Amino acid sequence: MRADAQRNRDRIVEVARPLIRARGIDAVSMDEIAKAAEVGPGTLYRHFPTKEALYDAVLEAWILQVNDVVDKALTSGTPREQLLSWLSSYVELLTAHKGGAARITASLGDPGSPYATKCDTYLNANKRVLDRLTEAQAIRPGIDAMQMCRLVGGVAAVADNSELEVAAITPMLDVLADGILVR
Amino acid sequence: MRADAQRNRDRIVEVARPLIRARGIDAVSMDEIAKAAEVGPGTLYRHFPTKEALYDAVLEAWILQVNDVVDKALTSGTPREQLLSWLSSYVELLTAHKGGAARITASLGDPGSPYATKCDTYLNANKRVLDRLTEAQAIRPGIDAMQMCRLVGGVAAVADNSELEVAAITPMLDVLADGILVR
DNA sequence: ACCTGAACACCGTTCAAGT
DNA sequence: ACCTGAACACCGTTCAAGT
Repeated sequence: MRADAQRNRDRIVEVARPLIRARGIDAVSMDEIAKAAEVGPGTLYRHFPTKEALYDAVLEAWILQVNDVVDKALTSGTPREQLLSWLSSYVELLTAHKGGAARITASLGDPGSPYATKCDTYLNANKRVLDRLTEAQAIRPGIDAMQMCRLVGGVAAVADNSELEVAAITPMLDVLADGILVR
Repeated sequence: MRADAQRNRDRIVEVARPLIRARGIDAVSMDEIAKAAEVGPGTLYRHFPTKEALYDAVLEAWILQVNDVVDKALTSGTPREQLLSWLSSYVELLTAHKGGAARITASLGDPGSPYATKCDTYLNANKRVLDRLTEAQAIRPGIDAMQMCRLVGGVAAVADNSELEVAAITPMLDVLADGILVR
């Protein structure tokens, strides 16, 4: 890729990210992004074939954090604390990208989605947590990673959509944790 | 309202319902609905000031069923069976209206939303279930109706969005029930 | 190779003109 | 009072013309 093209691409993503984070993807038009990045709409579409693809690129920074968050969650504490640490970090991470939770959760299991890579990352993160807690014999039988993905994604989407504060999210995650762990 | 206007209004809703149920509201245009109902777009907008308002009217039939579903759920069984009966009926009810769960859940607590009435119905339904289970001393402390609304709405939205079958939904509702009930 | 910007198609919504 | 349908504004996307 030519240097100027690379610069354009980077600038588009950098400019789009705060716009989308603040107002949600549906409230930001491709034209507005193109203008803010000082390129023509054609250039935008040369780098990102659809609006979804651009949003996927904006979410890219997210991926890097997921595994760190899992590492941190699993370093110490009781199984319940580890699980809750993961759940709350994940919800916090995704509600920082308006609409991200709903999109990723909705794309789970659809390999054709532009978010497929992110779904995989998310699924693997849940698998890691699940494996660890299974070793500790803390997981209720019959629970798999996909279910966890959907449950947590559902809560994250609700939290994101309704712009809930932490105080409103915590009790819901408690309910999930109680349901996921052995009694 | 003039008789012909009433007929038009009714026809619009009847025609719109199956279209929206089958394909989701975003995939059905107002023009298509107007054409199917054999009215001009202006007539559509005379009866429903926005597309959201039309969707709200389409969801109207839903309301009538919610209370019946609660009645049925609370007639017999252990507290856990009653809760699960309510949860699964609710999810089934709302996934029959593509996009309905997400919209109602997202509007919870927003009195300005066109879905405010439906939110109230939904909140009250959860309150009824919660009160009954509280009498039976089956509810974990710190759980209120709004949280239940959001948790169940989140699962319903995920189920709807991903078009999950009952077999995939049941274990998620089990997790919720385990989290909501006393251990 | 990459960029520009006019143009297209589609869709929610409005409104002047009719009955 | 209610209806019609042309028209508007907006937006995702494309493409012929340029460098």
